[in-house]
Amino acid sequence: MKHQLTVYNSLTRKKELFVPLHSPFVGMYVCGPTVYGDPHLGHARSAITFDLVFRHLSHLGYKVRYVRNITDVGHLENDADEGEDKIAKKARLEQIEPMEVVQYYNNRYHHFMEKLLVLPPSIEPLASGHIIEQIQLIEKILEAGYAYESNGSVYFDIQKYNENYPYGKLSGRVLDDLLSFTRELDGQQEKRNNFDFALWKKASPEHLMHWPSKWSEGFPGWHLECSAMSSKYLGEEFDIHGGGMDLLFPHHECEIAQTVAASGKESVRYWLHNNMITVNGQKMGKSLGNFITLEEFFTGNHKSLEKAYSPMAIRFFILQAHYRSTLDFSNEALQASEKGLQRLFAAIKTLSQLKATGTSGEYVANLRVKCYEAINDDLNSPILIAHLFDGVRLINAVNDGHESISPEELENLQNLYKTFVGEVLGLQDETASETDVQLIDGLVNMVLEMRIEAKNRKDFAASDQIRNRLLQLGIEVKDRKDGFDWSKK
RNA sequence: GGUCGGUUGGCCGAGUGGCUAGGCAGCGGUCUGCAAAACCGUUUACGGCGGUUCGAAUCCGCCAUCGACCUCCA
Repeated sequence: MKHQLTVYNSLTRKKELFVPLHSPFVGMYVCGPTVYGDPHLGHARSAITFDLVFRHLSHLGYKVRYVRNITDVGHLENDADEGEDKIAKKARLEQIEPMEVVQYYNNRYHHFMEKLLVLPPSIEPLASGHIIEQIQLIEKILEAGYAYESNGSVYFDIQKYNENYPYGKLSGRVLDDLLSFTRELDGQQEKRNNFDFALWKKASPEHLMHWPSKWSEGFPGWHLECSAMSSKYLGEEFDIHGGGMDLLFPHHECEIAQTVAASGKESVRYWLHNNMITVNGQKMGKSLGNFITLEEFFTGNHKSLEKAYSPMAIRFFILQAHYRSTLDFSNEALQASEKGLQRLFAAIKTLSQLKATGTSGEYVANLRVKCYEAINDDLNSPILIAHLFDGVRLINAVNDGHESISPEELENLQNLYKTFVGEVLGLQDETASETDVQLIDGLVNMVLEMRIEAKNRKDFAASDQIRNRLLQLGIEVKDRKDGFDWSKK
């Protein structure tokens, strides 16, 4: 491809040149949401981060197969007595089918992602639709000798694995350290070691989501679906695996162990992790209860929010920070982003109407180089945006007549903003159309009110002129006893 | 307790050795009948101490402090 993209690989803790296994094809797997709750700002960050990766790789010319799963089988909860499935628990609470809960939140997730202009992935597999694949994977791991059955459940044998492979290499953990600091969890008495994790869990009688297997009527373990589905759709070895930093351990560590145990080799080339959104310096998360849902942001209906924020403001806010940094939420910060975005969009509108005047130097070409350098440097969107704001100053200067630009450079500049703002960053000025509608409504009503006044003066020449002129513009006026109706033809 | 990562100006947020990121706010100005908007210009910084260096926000050491993960979590 034409550019040198580097990405920070969590596995090596270094920025590495991105070289796909089978260029121009790229395989990317990202951990999607567990659909038992409304999506919040943290979900948006992960989705937008990997949307940026997806968009940029596509822009560079790669053909990307982007797989993002939906976790609908549910994970174990530590506060439950007998290892209760999250989705099942919620379903009992609401007295509806588990899959109904799944469907509802899945729809909600898609709805809000669309608002944020997050492109849909190429494949979006459901864990519940891949039980057979997961069972097959368990069998492989059992055959390889890295798992054992116990009372209808199957556990991964970490000690055995660690004899042959380095467990903890992704998260920098050492097995001995883990041994010294583990907590009491469900099913501990069934395990050989309390840090072993479940591949298959026998369902308790009150458990609603369960499937048959040779071991028991039960459900697959926490980490299995990603291993099973990534290899199914991307092959035994693929380029990128992404997710939130909080998934690094144990989730992704266990994924590596499962895959290596089953196939003898690692599948992922580049591990990418986005950092967390914080509130007052603390992680925004489900367990802390300090999260704000996307719906709440869009409506402003939350005690911590001073106003509603548009999807694009949220997206821009997230893109103004580098994906590997924590990003602290506050109304002040969000409003700053909102205003900055308005300024950027205003300049783009100016740019579209700009007149070329004479000559200009190398400015645009240099700007283009800088923009590519920024985004190719581990997806540094804040630097890219900073460069785009530098360009805003040029656009305004030309518009004010302080600078000149040649026709060719103008076209290049217009393409530059179209490429980086629209295609790569995925930002669109959607408020324009809505504003325009309101504007038209207001204008037409104002004119028609003036027409009523003309009629009241019996100035029918003026009132007919207004009606005819509006008709020419495609607006049909219908008089009523108490006023008027109008509609667009 | 272990592993990892932060600490940048009023706020957010970039930046791995010299070339003062950027946005918002503030301040000054242009424009305007007034106002607003818009545009232009612009001040304030690198947690503390010590070290390496001609030169450090940037490298090293110590200390302080905050956080993430170690349990479901984007």
